Amino acid sequence: MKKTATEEAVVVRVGDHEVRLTHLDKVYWPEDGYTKRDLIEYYHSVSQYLLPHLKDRPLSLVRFPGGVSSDGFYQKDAPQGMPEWVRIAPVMSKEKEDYINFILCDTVSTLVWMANGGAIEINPWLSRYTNLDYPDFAVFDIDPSEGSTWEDVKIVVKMVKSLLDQWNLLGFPKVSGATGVHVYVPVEPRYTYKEIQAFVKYGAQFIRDAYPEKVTLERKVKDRFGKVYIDFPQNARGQTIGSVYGVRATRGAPVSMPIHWDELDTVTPQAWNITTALSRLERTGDLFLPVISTKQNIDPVLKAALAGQHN
DNA sequence: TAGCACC
DNA sequence: GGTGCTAAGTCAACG
DNA sequence: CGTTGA
Ligand SMILES: [Mn+2]
Ligand SMILES: [Mn+2]
Repeated sequence: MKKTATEEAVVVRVGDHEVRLTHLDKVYWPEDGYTKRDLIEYYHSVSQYLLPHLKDRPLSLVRFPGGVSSDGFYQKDAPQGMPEWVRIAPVMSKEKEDYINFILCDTVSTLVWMANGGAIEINPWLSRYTNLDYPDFAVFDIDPSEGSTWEDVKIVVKMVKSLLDQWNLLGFPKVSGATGVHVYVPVEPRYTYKEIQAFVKYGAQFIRDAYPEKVTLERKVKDRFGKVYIDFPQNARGQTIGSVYGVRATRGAPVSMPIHWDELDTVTPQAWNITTALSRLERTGDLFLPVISTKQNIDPVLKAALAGQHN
C-alpha cells in the first residue's frame, strides 16, 4: 500500500507546542544528500542563538518545499491554517488596502514549523514590529560582481572597518553564506530608513572614491562588472537581508556566520554549513550578541552626510 | 525577481 | 525605454 | 466555502 503523507507525518513536542513534521526524508540538497530532517535539526539546534535575532522582526521567508533544485517562492503573508500559536504582525500594505500578516518567529516551535514548511531562507526586517519605522541596525552589504573576487571583497570589507573606526562606530561582520559579507552597525532605533540608507550610502561613497577601480555603487548590474558592489539600497523599509545563522538554498547548504574581524583573511563566504555551524557556534558563542545590545549614535555622520552632499 | 506607474 | 517602487504561493481535491 | 495536501 502506498504511503500517504499522513502516515509519514510525525508529531513532536518542540518547546511549548506540538509540531507536525512531514516528509522528513525528502532530499532538499540533492548534491549533498541533505534532507528536510537535516534542515529542521539544524534550525532546532541553533535556535537559542538565532531566536534573539529574529525576535519581533517581520519575516520574509523563501520556501523550497521541493528542495533547492526546484523553484522557491517568497512568503510574507502568513498562510491560512497555520497553528494558532504562530504570532503574526499585521502591516498595512503599500499597494493594497489590506494588511500583510507577517510571521514573527519568537519561539523554537515556530522556527521548526517554518522549517517544516520548507522555509530554508529566513529574511528579517531591519526594524522590529514594536518600532517598525526605525531600524536598529544599518547594513553594509558587500557583494562581489561577476569579474571580482573574494580577495576584492576582503579589501572592501577592511575599508568598511577602517571607516567605522574613524567614525568611532562598532561594526560586526558575518559571511553571507553566498558570496559576500554583511557588516552590521547597530544604532539607536530612532533613525528612519531614509536616514539609515543615507548613512550607509555616505560611507559607501567614501569607499568607492578611495578605490573606484574595484568598488561600485551602480544599480545596474552590467555596470558593476569587475567590481565589488556596496548594496546600500538594501537599507529600506520592507527590504530584508538574510538572517544571521540563516541557511542558503544553494549547494552545500551554507549558513550566514558571524566572524571576528581578524578572521577575515582565513575564512571564505561559505565556510560553514548546516552540518558544521553548530560546533563553531558552541566554540565562539554568539558573536552577534552585541548587534542586539549596542545602540550607537550616528548623528555626527548623518550631519556630515547631509552637509557634504556627495553625489 | 517581476509587475506596474510614471516620466 | 528607463527608472523607482512594491510585493512576494498556487492549485486541485475534498467534504 | 474552509481545509488539506503536493
Ligand atoms: Mn549580500
Ligand atoms: Mn545585496
